[in-house]
Formats: sequence, structure tokens, C-alpha cells
Amino acid sequence: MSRKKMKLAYITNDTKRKTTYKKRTNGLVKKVRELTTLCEIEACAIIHSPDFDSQPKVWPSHAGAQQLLSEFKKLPHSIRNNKMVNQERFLEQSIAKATQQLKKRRKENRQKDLKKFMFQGLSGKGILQSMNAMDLNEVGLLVEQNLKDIDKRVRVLINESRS
Amino acid sequence: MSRKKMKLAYITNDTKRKTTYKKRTNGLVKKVRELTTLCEIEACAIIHSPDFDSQPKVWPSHAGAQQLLSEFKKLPHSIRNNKMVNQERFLEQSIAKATQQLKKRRKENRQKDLKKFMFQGLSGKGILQSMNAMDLNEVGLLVEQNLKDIDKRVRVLINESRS
DNA sequence: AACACTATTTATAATGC
DNA sequence: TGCATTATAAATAGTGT
Repeated sequence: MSRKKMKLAYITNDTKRKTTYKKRTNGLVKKVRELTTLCEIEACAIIHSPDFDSQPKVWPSHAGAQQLLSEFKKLPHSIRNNKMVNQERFLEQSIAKATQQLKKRRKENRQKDLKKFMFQGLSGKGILQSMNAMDLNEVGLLVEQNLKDIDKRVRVLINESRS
Repeated sequence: MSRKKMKLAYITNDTKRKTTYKKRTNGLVKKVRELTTLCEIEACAIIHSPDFDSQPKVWPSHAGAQQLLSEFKKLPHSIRNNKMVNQERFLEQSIAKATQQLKKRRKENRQKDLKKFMFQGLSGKGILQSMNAMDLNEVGLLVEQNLKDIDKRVRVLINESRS
């Protein structure tokens, strides 16, 4: 893509091919990372060039990929078991349930992240700058609640100082 | 990337997130296809969103996955172990707990999805590995056990193929 | 909701060092 | 050989239908 529009075919020149391989590999990994971040999904890329790298390049990690590979190896055996028609329904329900739980967990987790982020901003650098990096609507809800709490605490302190 | 430079963070808006997911997923697939074509290498990607797709999206081929699998089995233990040695806790305690729960849910969910996936008839081809979106420090804790599982499974498969 | 359309941002092929 | 730079192609966020 750049100085020239190139055709989509095998690059015979070794040097150029290696350069392209490296550049595009990096780009791909970046894209995967962005996608997982933006949508909070699971994604994995495995790239292997016998020519350039002796080992496959994996993102996010070898461990993650290996774990999935272990699942992959399980597939044939499970498929051969024909007596799982009922179980499929059961699994569907389980999946639905687990998905619900997952969503809930995600929400909770995000809340905690926001909270932490907010407190960091308050004690450290400018809070406005920190908040600017986050979704303002989401932060707003949290801020509101925390302000109420703070307000309550302030009142208590004032009363204590008077007595 | 376009009308506006957006920050790299979870998109809370459901509609927007889904749109981005779809667009970027397509882009990613295209990139993988191009890379394999240009450099004639093995590459695969698995993207899975429990929110949007009930099934993981996978590229490029069964054969490719098999080849990659064989490479994984060759990985020296020193490198494997290395992965988990330098894992560190850089998350604060407050959110560490929630994060752990989240990972657990994700893992469970993924396993169930995979099972459902194959029951529904993935008898076709295509597969790769998917990667999970785990943090490296969390993955590190799982490495050892996963490796043991994989080794065991591989041995079983080898024995079966001999009989 | 699922496309088509652009204004921009990103990725990158060629080039330079 | 591998970097950094740059001119250009490609991807895509916001928008409209």
C-alpha cells in the first residue's frame, strides 16, 4: 500500500518479502490488539513463516494459543460421540447462562476500573485530563455517586468539628 | 480511524461496538488473507464475540491449523516455561479479584462455545486457534497446567493413531 | 438494522541512511 | 541488514438512507 499499488501475489524477491512479512505481521498484531480492546472479545492470531522465523508468532501469547489448541485437539473425539443430541440443548442453555454471567462480570469489572481510574486522577495529575481519556457518560454516573458520598462525609466531619 | 481519531478503549455503546466489531473483523480477515498470499506463510486468526456471534470466526484452513499445531508441539520447554516466570501482578488488588473472576468466566464460556460449535457441525473445515484476550500475567498462571494437559493429550492421540 | 458514502486516520511500499 | 522517513494506498468512524 503505499508508494505504489501492488498486486496481491507472492513476492518472489526475498528481501522484499521479508520486509513485507515483518511490517504486516506487526500491523496484524496491532489490529488484533485493538479489536480485543475496543470490543472486549477474544481474538487470536498465529503467524508462522518457516523462512523467517523458526517459531510461530502468536498473539496474545503462546500460552493462550496452546490452550486453544488443546481444545482443538479435543474436537474430533467429541464429534464422534453421537449420543450428545440432548446435551447440545443443555449446552445451549449453559452457554446462555454463562454469557449472561459474563456480561455481568464485565460490567462489574469495568465499574471497578473506572473507580480506580478516577481515584488515581484525583490524587495525582489533573482529573480532567484523566477523565478525558474515558467515556464521559460512564464516568459521570460514577462521579455523581461518589460526590454524594463525599458530601455526606463532609457533613459528618463538619458536625464533628462543631461538637 | 476516520472522521475522528478515537481513543483505544472499550466501546460502551452497543450499536457502535457491534459496527466496529464487524468492520474491523472484516478488515482483519482481509489482512490475514493478504499476508498469507504475499508471503506464502501459515497464518490464522480466530475472533469470537459472545455478544454478537454465537460461533467463532476462523481462518484460514484446517490444514494450516494442523501444520501450526505440529510447530507448537516442537516448542522447547525452556521457552514455554519462560512465559510464566516473568509474570507479575501489576493490577491493583482491588480489581485483581474481579479480573480473575472475569477471566474464569471467559474461559468457561469459551469452552462451552467451542463444544457447542463442534456439535452444531463444524465438520467442515477451517479452524485455527483462537486466542483469548487474557492478560499475560493471568495467562502465566495457567501455562503450566495447560502444557501438561496438552502433552497428555498429544500422547493419547499418538497412541490412538498407532493402534 | 444493514448497507453506502467520505473525511480522516492508519498502514505500508518504496526510499534513504 | 536493519532502521527511519515519506508518499501513497487502504481502513474505517461518523454519517445518511
